[in-house]
Amino acid sequence: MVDQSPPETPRNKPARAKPDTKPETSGRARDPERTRALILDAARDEFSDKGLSGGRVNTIAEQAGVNKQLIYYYFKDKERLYGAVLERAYRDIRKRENALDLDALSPEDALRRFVHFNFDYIVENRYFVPLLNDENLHKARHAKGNEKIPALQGTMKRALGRVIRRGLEEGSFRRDADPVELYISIASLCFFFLSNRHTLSVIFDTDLLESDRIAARRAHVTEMILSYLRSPPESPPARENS
Amino acid sequence: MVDQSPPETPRNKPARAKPDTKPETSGRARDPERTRALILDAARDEFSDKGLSGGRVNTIAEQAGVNKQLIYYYFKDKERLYGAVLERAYRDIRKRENALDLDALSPEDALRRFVHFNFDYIVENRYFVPLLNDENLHKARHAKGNEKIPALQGTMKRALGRVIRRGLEEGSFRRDADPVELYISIASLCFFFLSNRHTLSVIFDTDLLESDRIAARRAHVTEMILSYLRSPPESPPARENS
Amino acid sequence: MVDQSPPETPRNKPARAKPDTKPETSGRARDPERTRALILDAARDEFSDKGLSGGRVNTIAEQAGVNKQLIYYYFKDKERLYGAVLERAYRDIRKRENALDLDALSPEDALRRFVHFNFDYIVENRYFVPLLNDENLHKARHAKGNEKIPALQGTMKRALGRVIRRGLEEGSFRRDADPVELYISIASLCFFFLSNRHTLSVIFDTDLLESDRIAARRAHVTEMILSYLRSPPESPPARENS
Amino acid sequence: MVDQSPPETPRNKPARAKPDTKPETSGRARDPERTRALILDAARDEFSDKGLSGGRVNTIAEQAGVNKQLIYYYFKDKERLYGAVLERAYRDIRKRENALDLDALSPEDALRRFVHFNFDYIVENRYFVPLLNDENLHKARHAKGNEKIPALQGTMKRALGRVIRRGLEEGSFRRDADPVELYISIASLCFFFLSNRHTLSVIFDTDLLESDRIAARRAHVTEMILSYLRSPPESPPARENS
DNA sequence: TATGAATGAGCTTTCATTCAT
DNA sequence: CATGAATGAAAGCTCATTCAT
Repeated sequence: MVDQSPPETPRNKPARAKPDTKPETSGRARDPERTRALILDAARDEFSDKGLSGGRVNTIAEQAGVNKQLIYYYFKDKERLYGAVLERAYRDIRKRENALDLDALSPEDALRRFVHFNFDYIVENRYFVPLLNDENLHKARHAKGNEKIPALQGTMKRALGRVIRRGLEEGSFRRDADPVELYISIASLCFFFLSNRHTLSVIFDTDLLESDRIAARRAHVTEMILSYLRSPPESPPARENS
Repeated sequence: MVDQSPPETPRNKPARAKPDTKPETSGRARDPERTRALILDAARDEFSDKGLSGGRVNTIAEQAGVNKQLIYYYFKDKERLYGAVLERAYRDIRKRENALDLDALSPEDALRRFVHFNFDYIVENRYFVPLLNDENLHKARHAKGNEKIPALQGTMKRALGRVIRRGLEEGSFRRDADPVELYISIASLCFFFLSNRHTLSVIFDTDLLESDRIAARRAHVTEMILSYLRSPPESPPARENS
Repeated sequence: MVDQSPPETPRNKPARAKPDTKPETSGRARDPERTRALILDAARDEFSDKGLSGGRVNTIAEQAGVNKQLIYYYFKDKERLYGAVLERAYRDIRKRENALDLDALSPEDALRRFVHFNFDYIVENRYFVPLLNDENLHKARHAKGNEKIPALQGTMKRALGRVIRRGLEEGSFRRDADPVELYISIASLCFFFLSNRHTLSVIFDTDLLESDRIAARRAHVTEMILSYLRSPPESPPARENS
Repeated sequence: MVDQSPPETPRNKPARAKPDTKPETSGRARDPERTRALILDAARDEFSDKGLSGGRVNTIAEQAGVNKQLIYYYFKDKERLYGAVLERAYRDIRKRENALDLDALSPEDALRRFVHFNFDYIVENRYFVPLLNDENLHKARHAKGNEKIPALQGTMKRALGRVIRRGLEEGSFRRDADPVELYISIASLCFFFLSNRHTLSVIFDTDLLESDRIAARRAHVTEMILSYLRSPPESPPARENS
């Protein structure tokens, strides 16, 4: 459906063959980079699934197939492991986002691509949204404590800013369009649906992950953003009382 | 700003004087209903703040000012306490929602009121969104295990359905408007902003809770929903490649 | 040999019958005071034997015959348990010391009794000296962090001070006698012998705990203190070069 | 103040330049003797500070600036490292002690020098006393398990013995003077003061390491030993009741 | 000789929950 | 209805030690 290739490692059991190193004398690992990645993969899945407090270091170790102590050797403690997972997640989505080349498209097409990218990314990388939600439960403590994460956001913000500006200059976007509000709305429309699908399914008694529904939602979200941008700014509205 | 009165009990330290019941020989509570409510209030705040696995029964007991064992007496275990909190939260929002009397308004005004209600409710009842997020982390296990929660949703769904239908009949809403998609989008736009404000603030380095910003967001969200509904349905769109 | 009765509880397996409470329905404890004391006894022995870092909470729980978690229930953590042990130890020795009634004796007899008391106390309460040594390894962190321990020392200091003053006034003690130096010397002579008996036994290849030796040491120590006090102050000594 | 030169290596960060051995291609050590000594120095400080169970192999490696595994390479395990530290400590003090040449002095001067030596040595080599205390906590297991340590003590014992004998023959020492008791008393008076200064400072609320106080203590200790030796033996003492 | 990676045992502490009154 | 005491399971983390190079 989309143009991005899968992120680092698939959600379950990394293949990551590391094809042609020495014959693996005994089945031992002895490949620090790989070990680190195995741990990060397992941790990402566990934290995404159970949250920081619900996630178990034990489970992560088992899932990663490494000795539990190695986790502490590499990441010092659970909290910092969580931070590392978060950092890598942000790094991955931003890296892909930065590859979108929005500047080559018309403002409207660029925005459509941007929305699609976000929608598809979180559908294909299920771990991402729960991770963010949980980080918010912790008031973004880990993101704030990490000096690299804020820096990762700049390129995306600037790229989106350029698209909006071009749309405004062209006159194809409503003149009160604001990049921050817009980004938040895009993220809301793309992320919430997935992260809250379980309670939504209680309300509507329907499976939101059925592929037709996903496609419908994708179209709806895109249309909502674009129809907003195409609409003229509100004339001073006949406010109802609330 | 809105027409709803404050929910059960304020977030911090319930006043809830219950002034003149029996003289209480020793200052002890001895008012089952009140004790139950104290526990529920404390539990709601704790779970909202820390999630189910991060929340501590101990803390809840302390916050509620009751003996820990009472919690088990009233609610059997932590899981069921969580379920009770959730049920009460749903009951409260739906009760207020049902009082909106959307049928008395024009479709557009009704929808505006509905959006405003959702936006304002979660801003004023901060515990609500984190609670839902956490419940989703647990795949809505408690909502699904509770027979009353699904039943609570009907009135809201029907009321919103009637509004949409009236808008369609009137021709003021686009003809592909779908109540389910629309509800999800409204919830997304209203809820996500608040629940993810901490990571968003890392991205945009700004305080999303400043009152001007909240007002701006409220207007933006409302306008996005309404401009969508006012727009003509997409003509088979000139799809860009993605 | 001495007039003091054994402290709180004997070193091994407390009898502490608590004779006539109800028939002990099931063998359960349900006697918080007793439980607390059992833990303190076990902790005192363990810490005395292994030090703070060598001592195991597990072992303490087993020795005390209580659930491990109870230790945390009563004392919050290992460090504070150690502090409580220390406080009780000081409280006990000072209480007995204060019962010596030194004011009723001649200065020399009073001092002899004081020396004997210290010597006998630490011989009979073996846990005491190792506990102090270990506390010193930790730079008296726990004693300094405890507001009651310093206050416990006053009576002893004043009592010893009065004895010395009387001896000086009478002229039976040398005129440069200083209570602080004297106390330190008494403690040194009484405590060191016991606490360092193992390395001393490597040096002298002899068992210092044999009862004749103990008696000899007791006499030697007493005589050293008293002969010092009886001697005239040093005339400006013909210093040798060091 | 005293005649002994500083021991092996100063307590903090060994300088020990070993200036001009081979050019060291990469700055690496590659000097087994030196590496061993670095480890021993670090271990001595660590064990002295934290005891055997409180001391961390990791810390020792870091402090010594060597890889942790090297410690195992050189010393096999923590226990044996501790033993090596102990042996070197004993070897050092005895070596210096043996250089005192007590036989050249009058008995009283010899004894004064012996006391001063002990006092000064432990003041200047702070690690010594805590090390001994901790070894005693372990019932001198390591000293007993080491065949060299007992042998190291002979010369000192004989030298002290000769001094006492000469004093007795001369009639300048009391006739019941016993070398073992005397040595223990000297060690007590010199060592205890330093090792227990932290709890003593809680009792007396004073800094025992202030240089005036140290000097005063040194004089007091010396005088106590000498006044004892000068005094006539106790006539069968009018025992008070204890 | 030297090193970074890896391990297993065990430690302190936390936590939901139950007992006994 | 209410409470303090007690418990078992398990969590995060530490530590001495060994592997593999």
